[in-house]
Amino acid sequence: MNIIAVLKALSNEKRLKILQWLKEPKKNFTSSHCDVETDGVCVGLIEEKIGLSQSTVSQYLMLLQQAGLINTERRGQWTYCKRNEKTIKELIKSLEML
Amino acid sequence: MNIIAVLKALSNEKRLKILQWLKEPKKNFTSSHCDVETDGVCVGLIEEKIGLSQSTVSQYLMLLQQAGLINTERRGQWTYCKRNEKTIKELIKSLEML
DNA sequence: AAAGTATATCGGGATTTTCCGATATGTCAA
DNA sequence: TTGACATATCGGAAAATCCCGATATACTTT
Repeated sequence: MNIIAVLKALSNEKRLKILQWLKEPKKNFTSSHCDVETDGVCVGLIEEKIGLSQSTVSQYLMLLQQAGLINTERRGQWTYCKRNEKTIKELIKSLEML
Repeated sequence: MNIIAVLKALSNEKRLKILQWLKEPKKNFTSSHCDVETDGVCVGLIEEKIGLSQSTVSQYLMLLQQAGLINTERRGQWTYCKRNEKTIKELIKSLEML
C-alpha cells in the first residue's frame, strides 16, 4: 500500500462519496441486470448517481483501483466495482501508527 | 473536522513526514533553547530537517494547523508546534465508519 | 455486418497544489 | 534604536489535479 496514493485518492469529495456508496451497494444502487451486493456495482450506476461525466467517473475509478481502494472486474459489457476492505484496513492501521 | 481538508493535508509526503516527526519530538529534534517534548518543536528545527524553504515550511504548518492536525503557539520569537491527537483520532474513526 | 450499449482512453482548458525568493513583521539583545 | 534572528506573508512559476467532450474499444443484439 502506497499511503500517499491512498490519501490522495481519498482526498476528493466525489471519490470519497463513491467509496461510501460502495460500502452499502444495495442501499445505494439498483440494477436490473445484476445483484449489486454480490456482483459489484457497474460504472454506469455510479456515473448516474454522482453527476459527473462518464469519462471522469471512469478515470476516478481507475485511480481508486490503482490506489488499491477498489477492485474492478470486467464481465461481459459491464465493469463491476467493489470496495477493497484490505487497503482501507491497512490505511487505518498506518494512521494509528502515525 | 473537515475530512477532505484533513486528507488533503496528509496526502503530501513532506507534511506527513512532519506529523510523523512530531509524534516523537525528542527522538527527532534537538533544541538548545527549549524542551521539545513539553514545549513543542519550533519551525526552524522542522525547516532544517525537511530540506524545504522557510516560507514553504511556514505555509505547510499553517495548512496542517487549519486542518486541525497540529496546534501552534507563539512564545517569544519562536512558534512551537505540537500534534493534535484529537483530530487524528477523529480521522481514524471517520475512516472506520467509511 | 451493423447498430446499440458500456466503458476506456485521449487531449486539453481551468483550477489547485507545490515550492520558491523577496519582503514584511515581530522579538530579542546590545 | 539598531541589528540579528525567527517566522509570516506575498507574488508567482511549474507541476498536478479536476473534469470535460470527442473518440476508441469491446461486447451484445439484431
